[in-house]
Amino acid sequence: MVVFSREETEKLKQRLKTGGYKLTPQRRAVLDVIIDNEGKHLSTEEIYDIVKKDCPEIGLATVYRTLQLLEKMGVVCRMNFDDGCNRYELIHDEEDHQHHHLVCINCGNVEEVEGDLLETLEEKIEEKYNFKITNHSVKFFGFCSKCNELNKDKVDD
Amino acid sequence: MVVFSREETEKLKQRLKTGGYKLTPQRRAVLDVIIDNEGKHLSTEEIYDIVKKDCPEIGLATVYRTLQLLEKMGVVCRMNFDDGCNRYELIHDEEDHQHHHLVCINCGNVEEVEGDLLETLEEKIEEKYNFKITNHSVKFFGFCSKCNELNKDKVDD
DNA sequence: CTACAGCTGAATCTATATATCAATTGAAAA
DNA sequence: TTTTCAATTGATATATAGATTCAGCTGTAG
Repeated sequence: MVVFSREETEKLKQRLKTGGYKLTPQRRAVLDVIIDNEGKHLSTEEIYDIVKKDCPEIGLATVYRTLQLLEKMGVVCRMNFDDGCNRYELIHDEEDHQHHHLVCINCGNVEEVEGDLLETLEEKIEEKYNFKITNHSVKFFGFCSKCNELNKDKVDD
Repeated sequence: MVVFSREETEKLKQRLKTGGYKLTPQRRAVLDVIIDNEGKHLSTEEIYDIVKKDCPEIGLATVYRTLQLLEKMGVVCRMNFDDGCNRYELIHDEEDHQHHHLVCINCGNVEEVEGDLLETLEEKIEEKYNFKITNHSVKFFGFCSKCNELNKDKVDD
């Protein structure tokens, strides 16, 4: 199925080596699942269920440990959509800052918003509060386009 | 100690009545703790520990239930600073939108940023993605002014 | 090929939060 | 004031995400 994960795997291998870590089949398999499912913001358990197809002997604890490691290595990014579990997303080297997320409070779907657009606000805050910003988390809650339509039919005002 | 919680309590009483809920001593005590500790973003367990002083017989489950209810009534706002528990904050009627938070990744301190400043961005997003925004969560992670100073001394570049 | 630090899976443990249920209570109505 | 009853309570059990432990296994440097 996925063929182009080769490149990502090489990158991970290099990063692991630097930290004195090993590239095991389990870690490779978890990374493959994340690459295969870009944009889906999978949770640890969801990744576990998928990775078991290719790697049936893998343990849940290993998936938890691998995801923590991948986060530390800067390969993935952990996100919290307030649904009680951690979710993960591939980090692309070219993106300087994180993108934002639109979380639908009706169907739970999560959409990504390109761009950052917070530079000006961040500059102001850094100056005013003497706070050195290293990252941010910006989520907008509301109704996605699909639920928006359905809602319109019902409310009809 | 706190004298001016009277007003908040009256407000809560009215809201509870509307929903068919009762104003119990336990609920009153939990609200008092939140009012007494404005700006501290207490967690459920922290609130439980404090409220037990005034109300030793209260159960933890009641505190959880009360906080959920207060949230539903629009009296408090639940926040997630990614430290594994829910934290709560009083909502002031006059504020239209939520303020932002500066979360220090070194000492864990949470500071509030006044103002919203996201209106323009939100307008753009609503139009472009056909997404009806009802709320947002904006957190900036980094080093607070205190840790910034300490850091400067150490790194010194 | 060898040695060994790092890794794994299974089981266990922890922490946060929710559900259950019999007994109690706030407050509306009589 | 007393009655009435749905809402509430505390104790306990349960659910769930995730961390920890440990004996045996395995990548990988040399």
